[in-house]
Amino acid sequence: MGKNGVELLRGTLGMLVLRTLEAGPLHGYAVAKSIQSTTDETLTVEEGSLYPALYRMEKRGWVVSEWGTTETGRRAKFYSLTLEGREQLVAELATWGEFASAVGKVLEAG
Amino acid sequence: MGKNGVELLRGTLGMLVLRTLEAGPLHGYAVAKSIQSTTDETLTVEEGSLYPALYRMEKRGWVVSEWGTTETGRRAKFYSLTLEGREQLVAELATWGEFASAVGKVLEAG
DNA sequence: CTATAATACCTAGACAGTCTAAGCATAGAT
DNA sequence: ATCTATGCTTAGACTGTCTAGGTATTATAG
Repeated sequence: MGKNGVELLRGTLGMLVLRTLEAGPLHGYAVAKSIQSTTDETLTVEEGSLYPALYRMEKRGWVVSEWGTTETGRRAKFYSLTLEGREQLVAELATWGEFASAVGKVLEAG
Repeated sequence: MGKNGVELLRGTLGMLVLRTLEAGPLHGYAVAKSIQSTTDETLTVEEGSLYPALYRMEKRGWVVSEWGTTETGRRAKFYSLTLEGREQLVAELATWGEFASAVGKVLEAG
């Protein structure tokens, strides 16, 4: 069934990750933790979803990665937004807005 | 890529159909048209998505179907909500609300 | 009269993205 | 010495939507 309300996360995870990276580079694990804490654990980002998503985004040129060290001295792969990634984020935000608004219209119709 | 903003529709189509049927029985094609016109064509409901979705819902006991005749004299299969379907709708509305709110938190965080 | 569009339904197979579940390695806490 | 948290990886299952084809009937346009 999927943990995040059936299949709802599908199609929005990328946007959430891009948005999270907008503030500055982060490693994958930190991206997941950030989304989870920002949403008070409403959204859980599974590692099996997160890492493939990051690979897709890198392949598409939306992010670039670089191995580095965390504040606590651990090795981790840091992701940064590219210009294309920022453009993609803008596009996805617009699409999400339209979509959520359209869903709202159907739900309020009753 | 999917017509409705990547994969956004996934997980919400069922809810939209249930909501549309809440007002009274409708045949499949009319459900699709209703959603499309309510959203000013923002959401397009493909027949290849709609009919399988209706079968799933019937299989799960959320709707029941019955062949009948439209106002214009055409043969069509009319779907009605069951009690279970109404309960499912309530649950999906709640999940959607939480999900959309959580997404909003991440998007506003910037 | 005839072609085309709209209504109404059906379905196989492609496709994409998320989740489960397993694994590896290190650091800190009990 | 053991367990938890951090951090990354990946194969395979799963689910639902879309493409693209099909059928049949009715209304409209040329």
